[in-house]
Amino acid sequence: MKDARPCSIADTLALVGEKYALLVLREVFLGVRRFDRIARNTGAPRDVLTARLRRLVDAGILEKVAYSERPRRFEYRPTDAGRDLHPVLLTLMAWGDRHLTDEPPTVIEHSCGATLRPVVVCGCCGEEARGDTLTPHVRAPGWTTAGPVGA
Amino acid sequence: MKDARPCSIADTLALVGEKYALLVLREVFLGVRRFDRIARNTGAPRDVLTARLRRLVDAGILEKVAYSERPRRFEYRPTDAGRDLHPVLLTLMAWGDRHLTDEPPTVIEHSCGATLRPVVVCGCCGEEARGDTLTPHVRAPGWTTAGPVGA
DNA sequence: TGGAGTGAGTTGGAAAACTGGACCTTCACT
DNA sequence: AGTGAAGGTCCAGTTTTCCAACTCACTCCA
Repeated sequence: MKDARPCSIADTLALVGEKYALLVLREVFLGVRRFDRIARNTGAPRDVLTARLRRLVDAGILEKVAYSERPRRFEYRPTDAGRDLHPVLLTLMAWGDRHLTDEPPTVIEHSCGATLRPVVVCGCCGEEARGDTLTPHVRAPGWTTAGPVGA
Repeated sequence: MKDARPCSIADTLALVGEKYALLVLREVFLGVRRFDRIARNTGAPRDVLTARLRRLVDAGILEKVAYSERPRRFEYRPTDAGRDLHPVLLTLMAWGDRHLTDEPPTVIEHSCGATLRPVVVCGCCGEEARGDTLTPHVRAPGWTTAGPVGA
């Protein structure tokens, strides 16, 4: 991946794009924070889960907190940075609910009383951010929207 | 993954969670739609790219369109379902921009004139969908928020 | 004291996915 | 005839992932 376009999407996926990583976060957001439960609910092999948890902790997305000293037991909680990933899960879930199933396995209730239908809007004007209202500007040196300069 | 929680996030990731899949979509949204350019800009090995494109086409996320008959050449365009994945990329980018870098490699201008700051809101009331305003309800038979029943 | 159970991993080997490069085909240009 | 581009395919080698089994430390119960 060395010659690829510099990009925050790629950088983010380098942390949470590995298999099971986002499912681990889903469980944590659902309140499931212990190793065994996360392993069962995601289906992740235990060694993979160990690696993912370590990576997410190193990245500052989760924190490992002892909830018992004797025996020593830990739980994994989202940090502020981890909580900021919630929108990613909401948009992924919304896409699957719309395009992959008729019966959403999980629905989310918003505090307004309605079932959540997540919409991405412009933080400035509040209008929905649809593709045809967006214009990307590539700032990375040596790159344009189309690709590397002089290629 | 057979015993895992049924979940639209997992189902969506089964389609777009493999390495490079979302980067391919990023390029397509940037207007880069030909095999060679996508390969260069994402850094994906060509045979991996072949596999990802086929999968995305099969899933109805991209469509393969001939733009030249002689020689036969193709480009990949997002379908309506593909365009619905744009919010996923926007939220991933927003997280990386906030937590991983000071200088976003790409900024997006919204039609309102401002630089886009993507926010996920409730489609009903328009309020920001923060974790503490959300209550999940698991509908999948045999499952609760905490895990499978009787486990 | 003895045995079962739980939580959080580690270990080892087979299977799958990824990597980088070479190769192929069809056409256009010179 | 030679070169180059587009769009792939093929292959050998490496890295990841998968899965079951195993460990270790401790708790609970009789």
